Amino acid sequence: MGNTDIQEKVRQIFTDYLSRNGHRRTPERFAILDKIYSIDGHFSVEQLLHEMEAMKFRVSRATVYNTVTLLLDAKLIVRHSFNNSAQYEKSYNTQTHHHLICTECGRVSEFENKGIKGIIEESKFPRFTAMNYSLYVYGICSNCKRLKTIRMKKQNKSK
Amino acid sequence: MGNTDIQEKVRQIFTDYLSRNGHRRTPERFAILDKIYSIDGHFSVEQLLHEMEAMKFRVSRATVYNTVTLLLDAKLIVRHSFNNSAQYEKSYNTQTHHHLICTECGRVSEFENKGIKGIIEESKFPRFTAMNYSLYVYGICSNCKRLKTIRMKKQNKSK
DNA sequence: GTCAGTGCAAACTTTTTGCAACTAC
DNA sequence: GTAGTTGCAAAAAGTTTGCACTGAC
Repeated sequence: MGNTDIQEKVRQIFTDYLSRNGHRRTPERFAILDKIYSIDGHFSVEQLLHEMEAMKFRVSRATVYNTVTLLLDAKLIVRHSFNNSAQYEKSYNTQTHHHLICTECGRVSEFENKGIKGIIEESKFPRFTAMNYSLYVYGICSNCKRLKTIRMKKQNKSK
Repeated sequence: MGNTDIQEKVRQIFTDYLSRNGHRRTPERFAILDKIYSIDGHFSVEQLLHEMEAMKFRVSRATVYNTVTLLLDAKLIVRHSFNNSAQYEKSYNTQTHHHLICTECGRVSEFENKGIKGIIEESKFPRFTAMNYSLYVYGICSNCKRLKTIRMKKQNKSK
């Protein structure tokens, strides 16, 4: 599916969602949806606000929070909690992926693993209906590891 | 291992950690460690503060945050990000478990699944050294599901 | 015309920081 | 004695809320 097709499709889904739930189709809401679907990877509300400002579309913080809540409910985005702040991500037509989080630099990267995906999605839980899931693997990225090794060598020399 | 044994052991590990890193062994730090290891399940910094207060041990918010950071570094606790606030959990001598989070009531419960655990722990990642991981499964718990069904039936009747 | 939605600012929550007083070493 | 820690309070960061105005229906 091309990017324009996806944008059309998610607008459609959002329109349906809004009317089904008695919400209005405001320009702010669709501008925010479009912007989100142009972003690859994660973003925070603050980042989204800056992006909107950069494209000369003025929206208030409150409207962004409001819209993000609606989009979550419409299942058009997913929410993550990384470093003390909520991060969001588009979710229509995207691959289920998992996250590698470096505990040194805080950077988040994504990976796919069919085996992990399969076993989690097939799992059943007692008294609980699963909808979706997040897997975060914490560790240290190769770059931080390198820097850390250099730091430790220096420390040993100075002794 | 008995609870007293575990308390002894983690105090030991923390002592080692502190001296190895040139930190002082203050009564506040050990009181906080003891309290944490007496709590089953998750807790927030605010809860921890209340618990400390309840046992008549006065500590400042800053000291709790400071100590929690040290304990994370010493690998004696793990951190989770659930509902807009960091949640912590003791990690020494505890089973690796995963989390079911109800998106209606926000309640968090735990489950174990050897299959999931095995496949994640055996996975290798490019340019990344994994240390630990968190798996959060979002969905709806049986109680909220029941309530939701009742609510929907009422809504249909009133139409 | 009406009421949901928006913008703005204030309030609230969670976490971090600066600094004087304290204490483990 | 001295530097790392603590307590307190202020600041910062992220999110929610109240209210007057606006615009989608």
